[in-house]
Amino acid sequence: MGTSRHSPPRRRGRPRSRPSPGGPDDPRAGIVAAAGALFAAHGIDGVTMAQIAEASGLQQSSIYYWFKSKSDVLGSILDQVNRVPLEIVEAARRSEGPVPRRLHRVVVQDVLALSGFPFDINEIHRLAAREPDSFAGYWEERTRLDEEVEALLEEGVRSGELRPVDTRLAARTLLAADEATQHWFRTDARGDYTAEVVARYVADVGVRGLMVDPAALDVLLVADA
Amino acid sequence: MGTSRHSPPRRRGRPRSRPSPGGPDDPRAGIVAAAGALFAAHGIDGVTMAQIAEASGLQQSSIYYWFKSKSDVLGSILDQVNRVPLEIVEAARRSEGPVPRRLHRVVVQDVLALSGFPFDINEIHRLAAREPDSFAGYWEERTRLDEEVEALLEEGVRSGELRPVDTRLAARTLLAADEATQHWFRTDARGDYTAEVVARYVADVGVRGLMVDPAALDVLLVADA
DNA sequence: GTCTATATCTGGATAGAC
DNA sequence: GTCTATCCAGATATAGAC
Repeated sequence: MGTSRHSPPRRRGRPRSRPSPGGPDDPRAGIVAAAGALFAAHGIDGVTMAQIAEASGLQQSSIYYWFKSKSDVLGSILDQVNRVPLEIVEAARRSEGPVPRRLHRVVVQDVLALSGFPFDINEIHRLAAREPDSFAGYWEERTRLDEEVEALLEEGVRSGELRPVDTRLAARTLLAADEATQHWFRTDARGDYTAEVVARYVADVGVRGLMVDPAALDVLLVADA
Repeated sequence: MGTSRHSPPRRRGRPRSRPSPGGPDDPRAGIVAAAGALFAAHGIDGVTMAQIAEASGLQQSSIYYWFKSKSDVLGSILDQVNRVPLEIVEAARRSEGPVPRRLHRVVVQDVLALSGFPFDINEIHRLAAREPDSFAGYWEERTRLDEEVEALLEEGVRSGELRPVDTRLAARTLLAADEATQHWFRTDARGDYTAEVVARYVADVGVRGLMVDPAALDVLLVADA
């Protein structure tokens, strides 16, 4: 459509008052990155569109050229939130080996993934609970995550490796523990422990608590150390 | 000071437009109760002073006669948040018997207490993190809670009942699990499980994961069933 | 003590120039 | 495409009458 007849391509629109902070990026990506970092530091509604704009090298209203609302900015960050843990669990379900070892790996990786997100997943839950309509898709994926973990637990119970617990309750509690861990790790412990140490500890205790023969865990994990 | 020369005592100030919802209460207590219920349902900054006033049978601005700000209302709710769990742990520290049993009781009671609060404790943490100065006292008490649990764990490690874990990490993770549990229980499971079932499950798994001989837990708990 | 009325402030979102 | 200017809504908090 006649937009690139010349080279170098003519830049459209009024020039920015400040240059973009990380060189000539895609503005959408820059905004998302800036918003993610700010949400992480101050919580989602502790951050204003003006602050996001400031951090992206734009004026407040210019954000609205790329995103139609603040929720829309959040939405494009949100996509990864369930997808990453889902991939972790699905990989564990497809793989072979003793259930406790696979479960241990799920917990470790989940805690690490959540801790690496630029925001606290509890913030997402708060917001999603407040606007259930905008986040319907989010909750569906989240339910699938619960179910996948539950299925893995059922496998372990059937094989006799795990105690005969209520698998639905166990799945929710396990995921809740992961989320709680990333929360306190994020807020007040970065200096004292590494994410790896914390993740491994949570996995150890959580999986042991479910095993018929907890002492066997150490043997199962020798390869992972 | 000459305020009660007559009987019945003359009511001061302009009459309310609506009667107070629960009979002639102390307005301060009524406001706190109403605010607690609303915070529980919609989150702390999902609630406006106008809503609190409405639920207390007052006009929005009348709240300011009793409290100097919204944070002040919250503050008077907050007092119990750490105190209740602290009393639970301290009672367990003073009591006799095997550490796993005492620890189990702490977890059960803590989950039940948190679930019974009229608001999600994570909301408090968010707010307290945002205004560290106003909540300095809150964080101090919270640290003491961590330390008390840690001391109980140390006792168990020394006696050989618990595995030689990092007690500080274990204390934080255990409390985090309690908080995570009340969170999901509050948000999406009230119909499926009772608080007692959930609390007991979390205690079972959490304590087992720490014990040297997890199979012994059932025997230790026969009296509590 | 509680009311009505209003000041003030903040933040999301839109209009139109460049 | 990005800017400046502005609107608008919602919320905290205050002033002064009753």
